[in-house]
Amino acid sequence: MSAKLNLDKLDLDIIHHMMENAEISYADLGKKLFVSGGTIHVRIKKLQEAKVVKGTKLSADLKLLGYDVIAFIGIYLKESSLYDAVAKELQKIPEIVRLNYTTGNYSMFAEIVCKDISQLRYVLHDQLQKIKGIERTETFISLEESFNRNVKVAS
Amino acid sequence: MSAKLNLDKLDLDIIHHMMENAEISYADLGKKLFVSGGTIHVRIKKLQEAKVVKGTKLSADLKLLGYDVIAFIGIYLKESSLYDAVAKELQKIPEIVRLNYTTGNYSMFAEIVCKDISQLRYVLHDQLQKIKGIERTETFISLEESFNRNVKVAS
DNA sequence: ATTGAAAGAGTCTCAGT
DNA sequence: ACTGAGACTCTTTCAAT
Repeated sequence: MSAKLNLDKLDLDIIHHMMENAEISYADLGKKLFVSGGTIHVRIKKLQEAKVVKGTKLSADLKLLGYDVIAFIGIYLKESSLYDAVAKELQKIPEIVRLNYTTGNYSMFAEIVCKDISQLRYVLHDQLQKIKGIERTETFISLEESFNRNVKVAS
Repeated sequence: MSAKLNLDKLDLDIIHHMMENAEISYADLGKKLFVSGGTIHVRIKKLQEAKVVKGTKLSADLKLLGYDVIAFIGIYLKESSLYDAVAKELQKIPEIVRLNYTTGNYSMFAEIVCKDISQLRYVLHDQLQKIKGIERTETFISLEESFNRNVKVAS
């Protein structure tokens, strides 16, 4: 499936550090990992070419931006063959930020980010229920996010 | 709750662009948004001071790193007062990358990233079931991630 | 608040090891 | 494969508007 990659401890340490903070300079990261800044640069270039790392993303505080509601939605489909068609419709709704096709109770599993409960209600009631193929949905509103972190890729 | 912020369209456009790609230079982003690179710099500094933006993170391809299994776990607690104690235990398991306290069927909702199914089985069976306070769990393994994006903060 | 230019810092290339 | 130094680019500061 996925190409064979030969990543050593240094590669993983670099990824691990920069998944948390990509603003550190190569020189400073090199000091932490006991190599030169040049070596960090060479490794990152290799990782980019191998498509293991794919750029950096700004991390923003959604609450401060006015997005106070995060919810998860379990979706039951009328037939599982409708997955692609429904996924396409869901992608048109900008509040739906993530969609997974899953095993278990639900056919698909979505995450939604809204400004407030009334916007959530609008998306759930007026947008989702109009999509052909969706049988019904179950919503789990997040009251608190305990943590949200990256998997620990390095020892 | 959250401090009053006065963000204009330019602020939101900057955040929107850089949530997707934080590597663009201020000069280039300025060209896109029809202001100078200096203005981009001033705005980003303001957004950092307001804690609206909190650094950048490297985006890595988990599949290429050998993490082939993403799953969601609905957790039933014996009593909802046990939430904090259980959250603390779950945080010790590095494969659990996210935990939310939710309304609805489940008391809490977790996301887990594993190398393979046998590692998932190990965490679910040997680690989760040993935590006092967890009544039972339901697991939804992601067979495919249709999309995973940021909420659209700008028009 | 925005701008442009100068100073400072970081990235990238490359020749040497 | 790693390093260090030079060339280059980007960020940061600041005086002017």
